[in-house]
Amino acid sequence: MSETTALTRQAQKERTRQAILDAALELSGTVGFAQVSLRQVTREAGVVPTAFYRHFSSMDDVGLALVGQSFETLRAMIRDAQRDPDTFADIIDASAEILVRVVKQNKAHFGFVARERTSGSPLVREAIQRELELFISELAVMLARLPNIDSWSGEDVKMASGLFVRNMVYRAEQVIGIPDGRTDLEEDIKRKARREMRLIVLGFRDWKS
Amino acid sequence: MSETTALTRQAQKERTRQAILDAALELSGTVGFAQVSLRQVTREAGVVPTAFYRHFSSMDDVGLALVGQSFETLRAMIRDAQRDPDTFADIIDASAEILVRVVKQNKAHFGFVARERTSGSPLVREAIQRELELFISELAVMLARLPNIDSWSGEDVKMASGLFVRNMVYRAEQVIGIPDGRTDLEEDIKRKARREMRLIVLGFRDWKS
DNA sequence: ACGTTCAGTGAACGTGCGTACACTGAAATT
DNA sequence: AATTTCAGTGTACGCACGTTCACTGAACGT
Repeated sequence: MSETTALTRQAQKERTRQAILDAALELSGTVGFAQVSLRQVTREAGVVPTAFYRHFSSMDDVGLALVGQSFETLRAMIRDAQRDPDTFADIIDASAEILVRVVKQNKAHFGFVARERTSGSPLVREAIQRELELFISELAVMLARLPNIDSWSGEDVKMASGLFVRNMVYRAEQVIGIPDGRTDLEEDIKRKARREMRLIVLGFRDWKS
Repeated sequence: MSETTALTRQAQKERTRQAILDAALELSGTVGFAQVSLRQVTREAGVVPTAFYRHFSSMDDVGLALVGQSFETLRAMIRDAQRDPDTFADIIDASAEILVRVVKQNKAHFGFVARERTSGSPLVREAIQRELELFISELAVMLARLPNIDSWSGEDVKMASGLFVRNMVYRAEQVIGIPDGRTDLEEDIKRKARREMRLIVLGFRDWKS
């Protein structure tokens, strides 16, 4: 537009699309996605309201795109965890560390999932529920490869995975609520997350006998 | 207005107030409280929009009243559980039964709490968070009186209470999503809720040693 | 070089919203 | 019986919304 005209048409379009997504994500942080209006989003993105339709057919469409982006972030987190050598040394300590770090870096995405999981547009809500179920299954597969766990039944592994993920979502909600720089509160959340994960693992040990 | 004029002014006012609350609760079930408008509520309640202000100063005000009503329902549930003789025979089985039964009977209130806990008006959200924390503490006090638990540390009891309540909220979300009459799905939820509660209790047994 | 494509524009529309204000009429008070 | 109170009415307002449509002009394909 004003500054760089050295952009191909396709790239410029993609840039605007992303600006709309970013605006929607940020605005939904303060007030919830469902009450963010199309006009607010385009205003924030720096385009005229009607330009919106060049990229999305409705706000629901935007919501679904944000679900996709958010779960990409989430999957990146477990990939991160799998690469980390500490994970194998002590999976619980490592998980708590990674959880807090990644959530802090991606407050918007995690907040979006936690918030819109239970409310807002039915379409967006269902998409999140589906993705979360899928994510739990994926994590279950990953857990099943761990020593000590490989002997559990499929249903048990899934149950453990579900407990971990729900705990993760809950702790993520808390991390998002923390003001920047309060590392003491972060440590407290890590501690509680570790305690709970340990408790669950401990329960499973006896569960099998 | 039309039918019974045999009502005192105060009683009639209370009746309208409750009609507004009922309307708001029902409408928020399909779409989320924050997107329910003042005009929709009064339409549903059978009064003119401006009459709203005779009872509430804003929709936030209505939301807070609904939080109050919802937690009254929740507290009635644990009072119910405490009276039930089965509770002492097997607290886990009894809890699962009571949870499903009470949630089924009060879908609207439980749904309201589960939904508005993370989204919607900041005021309403914070009120729910506060009430939930309080509820967890109350349950912790109740749990601490149980045999086998009375030796745990305060923090441990609180942690167990938190795990139970979060599990309860999650299972309540599921019960609400069940179509009426699908007792098979209900039984499945009860089974899973029992498994998880048992797992947590099991973990605690070793935790202490 | 030239015609086509299409991301972004700008004006206009109908609608539902929250809220103000002056009102009415029956219940409550005197 | 006369007066006051006040829950509910009806009109009217300005505003933000989603969506329509005809448009512009730079990047693109030829």
